Amino acid sequence: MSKLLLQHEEVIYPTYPFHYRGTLRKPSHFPAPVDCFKNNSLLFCIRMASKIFGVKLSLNSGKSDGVCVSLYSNDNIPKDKVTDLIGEIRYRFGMDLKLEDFMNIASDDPLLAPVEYRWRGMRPSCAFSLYELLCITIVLQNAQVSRSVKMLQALLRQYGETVQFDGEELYAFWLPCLLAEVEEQELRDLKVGYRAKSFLHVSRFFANNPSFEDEIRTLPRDSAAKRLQEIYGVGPASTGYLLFESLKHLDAFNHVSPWEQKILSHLIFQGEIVPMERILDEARKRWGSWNMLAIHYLFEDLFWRREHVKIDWLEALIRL
DNA sequence: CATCAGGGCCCTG
DNA sequence: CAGGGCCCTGAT
Repeated sequence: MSKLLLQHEEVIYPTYPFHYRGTLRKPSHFPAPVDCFKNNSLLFCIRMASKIFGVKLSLNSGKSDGVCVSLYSNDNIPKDKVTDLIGEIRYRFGMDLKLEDFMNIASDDPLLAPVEYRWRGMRPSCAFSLYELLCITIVLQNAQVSRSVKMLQALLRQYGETVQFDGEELYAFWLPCLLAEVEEQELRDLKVGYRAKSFLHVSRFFANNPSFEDEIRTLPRDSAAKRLQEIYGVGPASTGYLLFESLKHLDAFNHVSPWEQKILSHLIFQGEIVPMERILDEARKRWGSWNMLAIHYLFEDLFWRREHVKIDWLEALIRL
């Protein structure tokens, strides 16, 4: 366990409009001790060149709507590293996306308009690296939320590193090269089941291709999807999450899992269970190249409401 | 107690 | 390209 100290603080400005809370906190995501949202601030770790940095994002207390970034480390952070970290944060939280056209098409849609209005400026965001999010999608596979949470906790306890900063204790993810070397049975002992093989493949791949994330960020959607699916253990469902949340492809709505199918059937078609293809067609027709962003707005709005009022039909559809 | 599907993916035929 | 097998859990 290492304690990190505040080394740098500055205010940064996303493109306008920016929905602070909608971007930093996603009610539809499952809880894990790798990030923490409290007092309107988000804490998480970024690993760069095998060093761990603590990051705190908070609402700028001044009048402008900037985001205050606090960087924590165990020693002084050189200027160029600060620049890299700020750039990485801007990327992970979609701070340079331009959403005017989405606002325009949403205003003509009776279902989306009120939702877009409530969350105007919300971005797809992911506090984690591509590899880290990929590990999360692997624990999501073929498991209910409670089991996914247990698998990730077990992995973090075994391979993660605990750090302390700003009065909180969090895990930083393990590096790919660490997991790449372990025995399959050691992973299976953590009750991840057949996913052990996927973790090994994915970890070896990232350990051997350290610049993979930088490269894939520059690729168009379909090439990126193809590269991702070439990795063992990565299929259409995981690819969908990665394309949108990590790589910010706002038109990445190409796959609907069974539980999403039920929820979207209810939202868009008033309840009858509608085949996946029809949901995809409808989304393309209504929202065009903004389809995944539109779906994201609908989901986050729904899960946000769920935290405040009981939504009977939703409770019946999802299991925790 | 047994059985089964679950917030997929791989592999086989 | 359809469908069985894979791991573990909680629900029934």
